[in-house]
Amino acid sequence: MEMDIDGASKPKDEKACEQEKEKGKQIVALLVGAPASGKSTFCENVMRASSRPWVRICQDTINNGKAGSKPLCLKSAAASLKEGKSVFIDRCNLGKDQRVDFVKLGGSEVEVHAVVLDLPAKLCISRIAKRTGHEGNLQGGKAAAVVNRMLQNKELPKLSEGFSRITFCRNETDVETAVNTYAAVGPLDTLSHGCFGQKDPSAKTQLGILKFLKRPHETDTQDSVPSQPTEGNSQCGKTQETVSSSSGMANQKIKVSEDPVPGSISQDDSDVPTLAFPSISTADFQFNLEKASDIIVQKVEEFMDKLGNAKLVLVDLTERSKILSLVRAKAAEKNIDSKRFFTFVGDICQLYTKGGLRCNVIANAANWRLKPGGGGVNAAIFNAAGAALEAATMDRAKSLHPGNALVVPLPSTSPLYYKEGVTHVIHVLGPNMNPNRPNCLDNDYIKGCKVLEDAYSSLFKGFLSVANTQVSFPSSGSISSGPSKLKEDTSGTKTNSWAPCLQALYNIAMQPEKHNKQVLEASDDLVVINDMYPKAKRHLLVLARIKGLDCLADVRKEHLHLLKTMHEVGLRWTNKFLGEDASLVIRLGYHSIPSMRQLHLHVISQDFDSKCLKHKKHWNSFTTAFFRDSVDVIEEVNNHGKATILDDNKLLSMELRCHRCRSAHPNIPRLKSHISNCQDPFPAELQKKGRLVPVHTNSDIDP
DNA sequence: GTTCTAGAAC
DNA sequence: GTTCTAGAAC
Repeated sequence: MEMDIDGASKPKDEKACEQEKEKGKQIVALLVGAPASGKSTFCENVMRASSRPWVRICQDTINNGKAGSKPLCLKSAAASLKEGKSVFIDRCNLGKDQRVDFVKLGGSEVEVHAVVLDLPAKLCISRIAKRTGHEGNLQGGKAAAVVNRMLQNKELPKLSEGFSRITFCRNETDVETAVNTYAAVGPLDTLSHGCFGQKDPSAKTQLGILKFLKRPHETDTQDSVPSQPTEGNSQCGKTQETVSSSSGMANQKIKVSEDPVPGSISQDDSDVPTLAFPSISTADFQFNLEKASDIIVQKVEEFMDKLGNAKLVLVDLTERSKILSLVRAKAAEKNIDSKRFFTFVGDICQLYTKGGLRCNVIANAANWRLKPGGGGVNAAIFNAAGAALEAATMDRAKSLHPGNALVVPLPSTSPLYYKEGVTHVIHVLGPNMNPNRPNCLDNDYIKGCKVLEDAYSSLFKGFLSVANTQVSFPSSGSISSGPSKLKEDTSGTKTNSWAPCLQALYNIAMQPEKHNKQVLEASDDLVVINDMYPKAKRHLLVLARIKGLDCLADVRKEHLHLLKTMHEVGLRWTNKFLGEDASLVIRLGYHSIPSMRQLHLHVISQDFDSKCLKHKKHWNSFTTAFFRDSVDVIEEVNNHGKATILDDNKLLSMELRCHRCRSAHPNIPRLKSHISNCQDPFPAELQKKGRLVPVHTNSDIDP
């Protein structure tokens, strides 16, 4: 019976008719409203009357009639889109963060709408009371609390989130109108874009954005116009097209459709390290634009393969920026990956709030004194960041030489940090060609180009060191003349950086005789103890006894023998455990970034049956690549003199997946209930090289 | 590393 | 209302 639906959606897929394709975009419509605001009824009424294939994805029932999770809804929505259907997302969606992932389902073939059921709270509450029936008053009272609370924190959707159409309903008449509007949208129709039914005081903002979408020419004062797609952020496809085709940059005709395919939900890339930088030296320092653009593109290209998934964004204030168009053209010529390097029009101090572009690092075209003022980007950044930046900068350096960069971590008290998400500012000083400014190079472009190249090198190096903060950069050395201390030195002692309570292991390793109760075994090289908060039935720690060997990052080739000894001792205990309980499976390894001082090997059974395992971080620290298997560590140290350390933040906040069958679970309790039953074999990767003990037989691995 | 707790999510 | 998470404090 699904054949019928497939048949109905076929014409849309035919590339033959461009026009039809344009018109027949699929729709993802997010309902936005409190419980009992009428979201489900809305969907049902539309679906009853519509000739378009709609699917209602309802979080309350998606899980076989029971409540499900947001990821489940996303998955289901993506699947329905793939089948050519349009979807209603029937969940509260009251916060921007609740909506953002759904907005990402949009693309060249799919537009995303919001339908806001902003009905009086009273009405919702009385409906809930009726719905639950019994003890109207009590239920109503509880419902009131819930609904009020939810509504208190609501954030009405904005076009800037990426919606192409938003319909606001403030009463039941509005709802009826909206139902009729949506019901009338046939498979090949499209609804006009913009905000509808908005009568709020905030209407101005909405209209402002709408205007901006329609006529970019007249809105040059707008803070941000994306000049390139920034996939995954709030700029929807339509915005890109409109802007590019009507602003004299039609040749850009951006590939908006880059990944519209809803088949796989693209990972949230809001935490991809991104550096926004202004063009250095081309404003007040009057550096030649042609030459400067060559250097920018050349340096970007040079750093491209070191970037990983990190991104570089050249920012300027206006759409008419000469340097932006020069760089864009040259970057395109060189086929530089436009996902990882692009240009952006906007205020570098408001990239997130005004432009929807998340940049954790921004560069400042600084002056040599590293002081605020002077106008331009420098003044703007110091101004936006507040006194915190000036203080943090002065802590690190008092001045900067041309060609150098200085990385300054931004205190979290800085508005730039908490509003814009900027964690680091990198001051850069470029060459000066302006006779009215200090150190003028007097048109010496041989020297000038060299200095500008150095400036960008320093900048990008600084950014890389931030992007890889967790990975050791043993010789990150001097990226600047300033004493930028990004990393603690890995060799020395860093007693200060470990809070007293995180030194427990160190204390035991140094003086095991003082901790008789805890110590299971001790030798000159190591101490074995039970983990104080075991995360599984069996969980012990083998501590190294070398002072200053705090963590995996400190391990070098000279520790190879020790690592092997620790492993052997771990295996001996493993065998003891296996003798006591043959059903156990044990894994030995290190945390990439441990919380507690003193190198320690975890010997942990894979049941993870423990009430101490409470947090996502716990789970992921033992089941993702954050956990470095002892066998691998030994091999890496043997071959390369050090162990691979994987950046923690991402890994530790990954979704919760069963370590056996890899299924995903919405929260710890559900995960735990799953793993208590899951009998799937461990992933083949884990069964190699003796990462798991006992080693499984082939019959366990093969299907 | 844990505990505590505010607030997000439903 | 409860459940759960995540950040701050320790």
